[in-house]
Amino acid sequence: MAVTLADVAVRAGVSAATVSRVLNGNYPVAGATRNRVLRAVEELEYVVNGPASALAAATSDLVGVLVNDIADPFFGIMAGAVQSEIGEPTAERGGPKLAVVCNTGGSPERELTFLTLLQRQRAAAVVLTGGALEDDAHRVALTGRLGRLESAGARVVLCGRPPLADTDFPAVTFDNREGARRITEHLLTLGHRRLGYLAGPQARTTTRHRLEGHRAALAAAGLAGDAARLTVRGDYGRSAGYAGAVELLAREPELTAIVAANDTVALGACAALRDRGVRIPEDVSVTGFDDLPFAVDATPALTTVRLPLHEAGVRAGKLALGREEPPADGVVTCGGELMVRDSTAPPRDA
Amino acid sequence: MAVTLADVAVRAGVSAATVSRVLNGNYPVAGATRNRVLRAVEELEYVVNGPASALAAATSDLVGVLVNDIADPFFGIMAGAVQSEIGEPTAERGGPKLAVVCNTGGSPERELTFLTLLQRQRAAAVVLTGGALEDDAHRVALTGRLGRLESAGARVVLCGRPPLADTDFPAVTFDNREGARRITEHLLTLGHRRLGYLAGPQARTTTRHRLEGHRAALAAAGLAGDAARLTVRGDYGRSAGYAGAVELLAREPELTAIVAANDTVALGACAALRDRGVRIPEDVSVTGFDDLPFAVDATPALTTVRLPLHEAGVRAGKLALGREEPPADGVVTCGGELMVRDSTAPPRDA
DNA sequence: CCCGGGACGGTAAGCGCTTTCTACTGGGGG
DNA sequence: CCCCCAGTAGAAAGCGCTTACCGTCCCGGG
Repeated sequence: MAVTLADVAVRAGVSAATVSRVLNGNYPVAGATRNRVLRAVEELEYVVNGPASALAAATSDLVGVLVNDIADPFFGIMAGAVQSEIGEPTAERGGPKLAVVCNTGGSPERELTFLTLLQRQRAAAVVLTGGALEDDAHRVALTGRLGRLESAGARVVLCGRPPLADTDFPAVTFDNREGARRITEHLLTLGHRRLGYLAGPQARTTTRHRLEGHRAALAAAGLAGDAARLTVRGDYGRSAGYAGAVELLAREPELTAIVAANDTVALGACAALRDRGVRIPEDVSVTGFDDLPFAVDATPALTTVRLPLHEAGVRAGKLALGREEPPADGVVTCGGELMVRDSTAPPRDA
Repeated sequence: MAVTLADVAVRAGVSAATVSRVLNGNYPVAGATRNRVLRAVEELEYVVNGPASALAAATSDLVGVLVNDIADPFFGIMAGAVQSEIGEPTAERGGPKLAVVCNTGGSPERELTFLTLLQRQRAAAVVLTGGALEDDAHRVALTGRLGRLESAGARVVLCGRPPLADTDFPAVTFDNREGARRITEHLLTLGHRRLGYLAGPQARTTTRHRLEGHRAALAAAGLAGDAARLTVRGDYGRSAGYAGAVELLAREPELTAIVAANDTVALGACAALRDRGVRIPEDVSVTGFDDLPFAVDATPALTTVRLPLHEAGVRAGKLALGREEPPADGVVTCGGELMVRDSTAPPRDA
């Protein structure tokens, strides 16, 4: 039925071993022989049987990429970057790798399930993107799974999340805390004193770090007191931002700024404010986080923190293939850049 | 080293065949035996060797998803939908499948390369998303590759693109022509008479169909004359929209509406207009296409055509796994829905 | 009471490739 | 002039799994 190595071998008048060696280029084969083989491959339109070679060589060219939601550009950009990096053939032992993207939807069980599935595929590497769940049971389970993956020969890389305790998997992380501190500081500098915070879901590292940065800035300005009252939680979606802004306004009508955990939440908040006739930034300033492509086109253009998502993905890809050595402590930290745009201004009473 | 089927068999005191049968559930195994096997699997933390079973069974649980750019929500949403569908285990012969997403970046060569890579993996199915290149040589090459994939046992499904000539691969397509016609008609109904068009890249079905729909509406209103002069081409990116709008304004300062090939281009156009002090929609109306999530939060909220991207992806996923029979002609057409928002209004002189 | 057949389980032959290990060749140094 | 090695090629043993193909065992009908 399908063309096999053996068919090519016959056609080229050599042994299967030779064909394999030509195709993998890891053993000397005389020029003439090589050409004969290549021609046979061409003529028969031979395509290697991946599973068979994966089995025989105990390696595959699949790299798993775990994301919360690939439809979200935050993850899309990182996944795309990882893919573009691993798609390039390496010098030694490396045709292009394929990216298997797994949408966990933020569910810890699905995360574990996907890791098992990837282990089953004998993935060459696994990149975990996005914030981690801060749950001890899950952390243990995850550590176990990742450990087994690693001992099965897969490289494990974290991207956009902090290093995993008690492990030394390389990580490319964002300095969420500092970014959040800076953007809140920006608001404080403008003169804001009553700022609400729209936090992400509970028990996520990203959520916590951003919140901590925000609080740190408030504390430095002697404003820690009201922080808890003016913090509303939700998921990272637009409607959570909408609802959160409404709630915040109810709790503190005199609010002059809303700091959102990410751009999407910020947009939801903006929509809520607009619907209530609150002007941005004249009445209330709003900030986002991430600087996804749409932030600049929002109503109004969002002041936010730009995260180098693409670069992080590329680095993660390199680490995943061992093209780059991780630093001694295993952590590559990417800073964010404050992007001041039109959604922030001094408060009216300033 | 790694735990194998044989290890499990020994542990459970049965033969390897029995373990395989328990795991695949496609052959009667007595309850007691089954439990013993399952326990052994558990205790040894056995994980099937995917490549090995793929080799032996001549099937894999990989599904390829080709996209132009996974960072673009247009593709991200479809890819996510495909993935969620194929991630569900099927009744017979079907553990969850994994999605291999391949970023072609719109390059025909990479499209072919990825298809070869997927064939090498013996992918169970391949979903091609996004508009197709209208180039005869490429069409032939593509048809060939897809034919080989299909005869290698992979299902091929088109998603968001029209059926491929001379083939009968099922396709889930968007009615781009009608959507474009409707949105232009909307503008005409508002009284616009001088409309510019920001087209997508040459030789793409999507570009052509949307342009045709636009022109059809113009023709129906007796406005076909100026169409060519008021059409500017670019890629589907934001900066193309920006540049295109500038160009359009230069060609026709009296323009009252700009119809963009998609939301991203529309946003670029909006930015250009804003930078020139042109008000939207008072001075110029702008329309998008696709209704990506950010369209509603744009400045101003974009009038556009909503495409059921998620639904299309799900359908494509079902077709890819044979969970759904394609209609007789092989084409599932998804209509768009006109979303009238704030970026369109009657022209000032109306 | 015997036999046919359904329900299980085992045996073993591959699936298509990689990779030792072995074999052959020709040439240069002893 | 012979031996040995560098340079190539082949033979064959798996890699870990699936799946015919066969036995067994036990049941119920004739």
